[in-house]
Amino acid sequence: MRPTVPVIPGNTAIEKVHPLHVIDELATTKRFHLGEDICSGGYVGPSWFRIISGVAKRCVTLSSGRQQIVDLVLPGDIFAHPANERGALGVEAATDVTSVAIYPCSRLRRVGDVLAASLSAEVACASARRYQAHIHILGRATALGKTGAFISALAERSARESGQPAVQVTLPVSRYDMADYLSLSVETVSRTLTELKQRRLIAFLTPRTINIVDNEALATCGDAQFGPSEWQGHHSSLSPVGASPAKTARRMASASL
Amino acid sequence: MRPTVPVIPGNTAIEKVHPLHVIDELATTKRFHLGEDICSGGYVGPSWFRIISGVAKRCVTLSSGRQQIVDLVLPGDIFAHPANERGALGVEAATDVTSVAIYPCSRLRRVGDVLAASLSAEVACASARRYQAHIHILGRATALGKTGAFISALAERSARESGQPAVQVTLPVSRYDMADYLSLSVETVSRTLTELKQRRLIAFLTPRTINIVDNEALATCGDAQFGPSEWQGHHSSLSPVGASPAKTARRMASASL
DNA sequence: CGCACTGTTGATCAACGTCAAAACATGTGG
DNA sequence: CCACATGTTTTGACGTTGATCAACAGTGCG
Repeated sequence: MRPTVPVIPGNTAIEKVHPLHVIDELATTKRFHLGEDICSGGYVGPSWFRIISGVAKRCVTLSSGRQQIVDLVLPGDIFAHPANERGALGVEAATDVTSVAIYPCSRLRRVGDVLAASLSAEVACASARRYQAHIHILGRATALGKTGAFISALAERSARESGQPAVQVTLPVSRYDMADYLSLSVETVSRTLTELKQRRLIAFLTPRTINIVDNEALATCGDAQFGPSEWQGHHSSLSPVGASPAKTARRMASASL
Repeated sequence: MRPTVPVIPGNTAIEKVHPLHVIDELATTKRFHLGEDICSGGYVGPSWFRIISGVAKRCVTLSSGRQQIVDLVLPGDIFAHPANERGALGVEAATDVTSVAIYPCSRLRRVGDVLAASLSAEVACASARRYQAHIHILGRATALGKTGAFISALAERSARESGQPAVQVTLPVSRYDMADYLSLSVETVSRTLTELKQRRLIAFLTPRTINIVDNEALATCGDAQFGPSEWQGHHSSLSPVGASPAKTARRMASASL
């Protein structure tokens, strides 16, 4: 069992303490290659997983054969997975080297009920936050909106980790996986990215590395930004007459579930 | 403060014990009308909410003015909401009489740390399950698929509550709200429902009440169900040659986060 | 009755999926 | 070095889906 990576000040990223650091002694670390199944190692009970490096995708395969990515798990993210439960999501590595810390829940009793329960809440809460962000992205009407919101969310995440506004962002997965995450076709993803480039909202350094040029526009593009001259809410618009048309209505919820 | 509704055997629905029943003494009950804001009563701290009857929608308003429903909260469902936090979702009643049990988190200390923590986990977990189901629906490619999956999820929920397969299902919200939940236009929702009717997957009793005719087809329609004669996974298809094309790949994950 | 809201249907057009092909990168073996 | 294979990303042409604009039917209410 490998000792935990110590927190080295000035270390590049992700080495802030994660929510599970108090039970790191219970964890084992494993490395996976692209496409490998992460959760099918013969674990006896449910476990928690934390991505150390690389990316994991949690997906279902529809009857059409199309893969739908329900959850994209980036370094620092944690998720829970049952052992052999029917209907569980498939989890596989989306990058060639994906290393994962595995916390078997069976060992969890050792740390006491209070800690175990609050860690459970922590894990569930983190998943809920990711899901909510995903819904926010999937709910956008246009491909431009989805892609822009996706990149903007990546930038926001990066900013939250580093503590300063992110300009350079690395797209963590291939266009194919972006398509499966955004529920678009690969071609549309590619076209939309070049469209965003031509609109000067982003700039490409490499196909996987971009600079955020206009984050504000990125988060709201593709949603008919002009001319809400007088839009009629059907009902339930108990807006006190002069309510501003929600100019600052973006930014996703964080602590509510 | 109204005493909790006792569990009457044979009562129509929703009266199975809910996860928060152990702290029902801490709760107060409120009633709301269609369009009313549920979470803006001057609560001092964060609270948990449980829908007793009616429907609540938790939404953001995009810059276009379009409302996006992030979470649809049905009777028995619980969710957490911060008091005055920036970026929290708006929560409003989607039916004319929506009664809600409100559990202020400030009173939560009384019941002990262990219980408080495990209830937190419970609340977060319930939210995560709803979100995951929503992503599963939003991720479908076509309007038919989204709508079918939505109705199928309603039926599955109803079946889980009553313990027997559901045939009659009540659409809990208007077409407008369905549209905002599914990220479609109202017209498309309406057209898609009549399409499902003509395909004999559902039958209408009233515009809001339907019979499920073919639940199997309902859950998978709109996803190019035929002719996956030989679909090429781009990579990461380390499928052991004869892997079946996921004929039984639907049904959503339950206990994993 | 008019009025407001819900639900449906039709016509039109843009957006996106599909099919196809090509450019680019990378690795392998001769 | 080239030839070849594989995978990623991009671009083009075309057909379908769904959003938009518009109109209308049904319902409940003052």
